[in-house]
Amino acid sequence: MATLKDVARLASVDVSTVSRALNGTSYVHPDTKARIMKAVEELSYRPNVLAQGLRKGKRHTIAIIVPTLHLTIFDDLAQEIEAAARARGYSSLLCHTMDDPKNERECLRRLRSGFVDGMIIAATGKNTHLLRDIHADGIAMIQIVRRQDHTISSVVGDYERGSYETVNYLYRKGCRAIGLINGPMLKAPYKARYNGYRRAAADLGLEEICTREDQRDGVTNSFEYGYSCTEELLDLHPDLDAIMAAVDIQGMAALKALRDRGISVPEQMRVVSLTGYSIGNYLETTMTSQELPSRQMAEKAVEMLIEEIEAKPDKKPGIQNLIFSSSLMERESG
Amino acid sequence: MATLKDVARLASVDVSTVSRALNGTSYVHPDTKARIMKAVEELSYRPNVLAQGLRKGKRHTIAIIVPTLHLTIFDDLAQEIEAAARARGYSSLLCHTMDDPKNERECLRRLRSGFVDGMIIAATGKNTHLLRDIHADGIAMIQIVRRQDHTISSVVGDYERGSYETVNYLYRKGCRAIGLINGPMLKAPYKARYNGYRRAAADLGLEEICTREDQRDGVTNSFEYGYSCTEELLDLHPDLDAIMAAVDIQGMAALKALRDRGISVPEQMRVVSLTGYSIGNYLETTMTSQELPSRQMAEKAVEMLIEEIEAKPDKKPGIQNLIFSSSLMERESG
DNA sequence: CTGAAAGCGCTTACAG
DNA sequence: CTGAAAGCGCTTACAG
Repeated sequence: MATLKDVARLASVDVSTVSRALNGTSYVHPDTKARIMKAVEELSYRPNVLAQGLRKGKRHTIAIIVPTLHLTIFDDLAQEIEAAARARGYSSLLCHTMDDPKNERECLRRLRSGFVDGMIIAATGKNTHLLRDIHADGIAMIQIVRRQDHTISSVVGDYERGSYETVNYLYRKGCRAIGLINGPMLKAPYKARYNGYRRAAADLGLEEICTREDQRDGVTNSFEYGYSCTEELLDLHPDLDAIMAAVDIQGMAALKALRDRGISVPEQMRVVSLTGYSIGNYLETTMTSQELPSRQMAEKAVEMLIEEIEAKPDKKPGIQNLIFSSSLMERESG
Repeated sequence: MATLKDVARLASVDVSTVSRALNGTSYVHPDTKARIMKAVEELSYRPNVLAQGLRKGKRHTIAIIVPTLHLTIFDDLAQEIEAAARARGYSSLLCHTMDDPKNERECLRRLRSGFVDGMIIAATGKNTHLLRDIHADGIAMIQIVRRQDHTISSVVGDYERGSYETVNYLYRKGCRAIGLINGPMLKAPYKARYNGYRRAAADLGLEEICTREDQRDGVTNSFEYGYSCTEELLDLHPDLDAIMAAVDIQGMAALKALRDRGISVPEQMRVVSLTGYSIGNYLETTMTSQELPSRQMAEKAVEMLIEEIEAKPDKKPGIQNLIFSSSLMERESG
């Protein structure tokens, strides 16, 4: 690979002049510039981003840290974030933690050593201290979907409201025994979904029907979990007429479990996912779901992050918390 | 952030000694080492990877370039590659091209300027020249799933055989009118799938039933495409008793189209996907599919890539082409 | 308008 | 066993 020095030599100027010509940092005589450009062309020179980064203290790279990509809203989100970042001249580095705090810690440790200028994270809920340290180190940070620390800006969905409205929607459809498949309450989104559900149930005078497993802290974001929860609900509540699933994969599991038991959807049982992403459309029984505007959320998160990265050290932007509402997409299942 | 210099000052030694102590490059007196470690601890020093990279000419970062992540084997693959790379101390940078050669070109251009030590790519088929240039520049490269250039090592699936065997499997199940939903032939995998299909049809004396749209070069890797192809097949071939779909999303679309027409699966129509990934298990009608061992493929690709990256310049490893066979996972749809 | 010099944070021969 | 020096490839005051 050709370096600045090679170009300088070929164009018979100093490296600093080449640098200025390339970056437009200051005026360079047209003739000189032409010679330089010719040399650049000839050597097919391209600047070494490492050296630039070292010199300028910026990497133009961000990290996206998500629990998983499989069949979750994080799939959409990661794709949108990457696109939005690229549109602004930033590369992104993707990491999945599998929702395991240990993986997350390891990943954060690597990242903090100058790998990236900032990160967008949907955290596991356990490494709050480390997140703050990294943020304090001067690495920009935005929480997405999961808000676990109030000292760091966030872009999240209004799960409480989505959940509340879904219960009301099902009630209007005639449902009176609505079960909730959720996840560990220590993660904010699950907690919020439960709160919305509870408030609606209270308002409407409905019984709260939750699976016992919800309290468990494990991989609730899975087909198997959704399937077993559905079975539990059906066994314990013969009168059940609707199932609300926290995430799509649980909803898919519910659809499968119901079919396996010969229960028809939506006639005998309505199924709604509280965190839909694009897959809802592609199922045999298309799934009604609350959908978050993932593109807008991604764009906002990237915008906020880059703003923080590029702000002068003396006037960093304050903490911002953006909340997006989901919209109910009516499909066959509910 | 503390730097080497800070540590050196605090430990009253030279930066070079700190460097050696930290990297174990040469023996350092235990007392000195202890002092250094204490300083490191105190300042919570972590080396700047940028500077290390610049100095050593290595980034310990690879790029993963795939067409898309949504509902395709690339989802599994990207996740496995990232994990395999991380296990070997490499970070990965993920890019999607949306199968658009322009996006691909732009992405490759950014990447080549010192961003990464190597890349694993499932290319669009159009930028062969650029790929070779980058490879010639000394950036390690492995093609995955799609082999488009014979001068670059590859790890691919044996689509020809998978396709051939699927026809035979369906034949044994009693199917005699087997339709194929495929994609643009200029991409090697589609071509191979067609070849296997054709060979089997010839061997068994079956009529070839392909959709006209297969010749089209567009987004064939989509639900909409699969749906319309299924409709076309049904309209033109009333006797059809099986559908082979090149990829899962097409298979999902077929399942949906069949249900919409009231055709039962697998009784009246069998459906098999030729490139299954984990989703086949999670559908209402679970989908029979040929599945590639994505973890092994990812591991092999990473291994080969890192070998190439870390090889001495004088003895780079030769070109390797690994072919993995898929296995048929029998599920409800076929 | 352009050159010479310093420096970003590290590593690695070279001495001793 | 450790220090002093050079250099990875760039950018940016500082002169002129």
